[in-house]
Amino acid sequence: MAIRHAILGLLHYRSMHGYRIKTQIEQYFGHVWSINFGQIYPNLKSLLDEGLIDMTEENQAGMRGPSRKLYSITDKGREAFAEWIRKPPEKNMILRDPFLMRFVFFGFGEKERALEIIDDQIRLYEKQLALRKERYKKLKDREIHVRLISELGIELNEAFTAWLKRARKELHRNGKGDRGRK
Amino acid sequence: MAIRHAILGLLHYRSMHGYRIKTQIEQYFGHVWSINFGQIYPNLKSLLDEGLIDMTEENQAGMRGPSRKLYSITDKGREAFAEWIRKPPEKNMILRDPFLMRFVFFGFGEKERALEIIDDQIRLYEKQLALRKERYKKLKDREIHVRLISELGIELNEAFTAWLKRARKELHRNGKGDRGRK
DNA sequence: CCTCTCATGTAAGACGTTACATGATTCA
DNA sequence: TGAATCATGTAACGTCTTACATGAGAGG
Repeated sequence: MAIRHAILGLLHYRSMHGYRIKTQIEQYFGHVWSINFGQIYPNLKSLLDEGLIDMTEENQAGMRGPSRKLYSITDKGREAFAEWIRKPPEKNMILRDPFLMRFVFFGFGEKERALEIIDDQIRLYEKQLALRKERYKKLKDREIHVRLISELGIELNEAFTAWLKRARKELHRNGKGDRGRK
Repeated sequence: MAIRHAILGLLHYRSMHGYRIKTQIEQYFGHVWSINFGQIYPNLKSLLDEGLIDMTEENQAGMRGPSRKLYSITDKGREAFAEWIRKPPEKNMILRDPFLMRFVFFGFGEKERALEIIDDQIRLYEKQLALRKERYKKLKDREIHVRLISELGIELNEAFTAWLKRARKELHRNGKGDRGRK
């Protein structure tokens, strides 16, 4: 249900069409959430059906450009959103990283290969970090909450990277002294 | 597909029954993954059908205790697992926290209420952190990868907590100087 | 006696991802 | 001319969560 509320939240800033909502969600909290078109349009439809948002078609006959539908929030939508934002803290966060799941079992694989994979992953984390810092420059003068979330994204990314580098060192050291042992 | 591999990975340590697999997954990487019974048993069934694991019923007639089914990994299962562990890094991690999603929009809600929710959340993070540190004591002499993942969990938890405390301070300060402004 | 933990399983539904289909505009 | 981006949408499939049903043993 969170995506529905994210949409309502975004429409507080201004009216938007579906495509824009997706790119905004990526920018605003791509750090802590992800979304795809397969969710956006069906959700817009149901929000519309429930009267939480309004829609106006943007192309008068003869206009160029693909058909666009402008969505805006209704009073009912504002109420639903306000209720959601007031709620007490709920369920825990979900952190799911297929790499970490494999990492736990690297002891059962080949050590050399494991180190290779870790190196690749470090590069990946670093690339991601660079991207986040790049984005942060553009975001840092925006709304305070958006900026703070962006900072969290960077700090978590840094924590991941630092941890993995340390882990690599430990495993490498371990691999050297431990040859043959089980 | 990751859960299937996690099961195969765990069965490398020793044969287990379904219930145990769940508790072990929670202990070993509850930091980075979660699981429920609704997934365990169907997955065990399909792994069995595909010959990746074996099963032996544990209760001879007359034995006490609930019926248990001991699962063990087959050679085919070992191969499938080895292949998985060798693969190059794949899709990005997913971090999803309903609280953070709401946080981004706290600017549209009441400031006082937002601070309350943040305080609750800080307490929640701290409770979680204490629990993780407690578990770590028992885990720290286990297999190196398990220990490292547990350390990551703690470090991330610390990063979250520190960030949220800082964010609270900033928002509080902001709220004071900013009254009435939009 | 009651509650907790151990133990196995199913079903319904919510949620998310991927792939497909379509088509215009912009820029190199 | 071709690629990238903007734009809307559907269908199929996978995955995850929640709730339900059942029952034994252990410990207070």
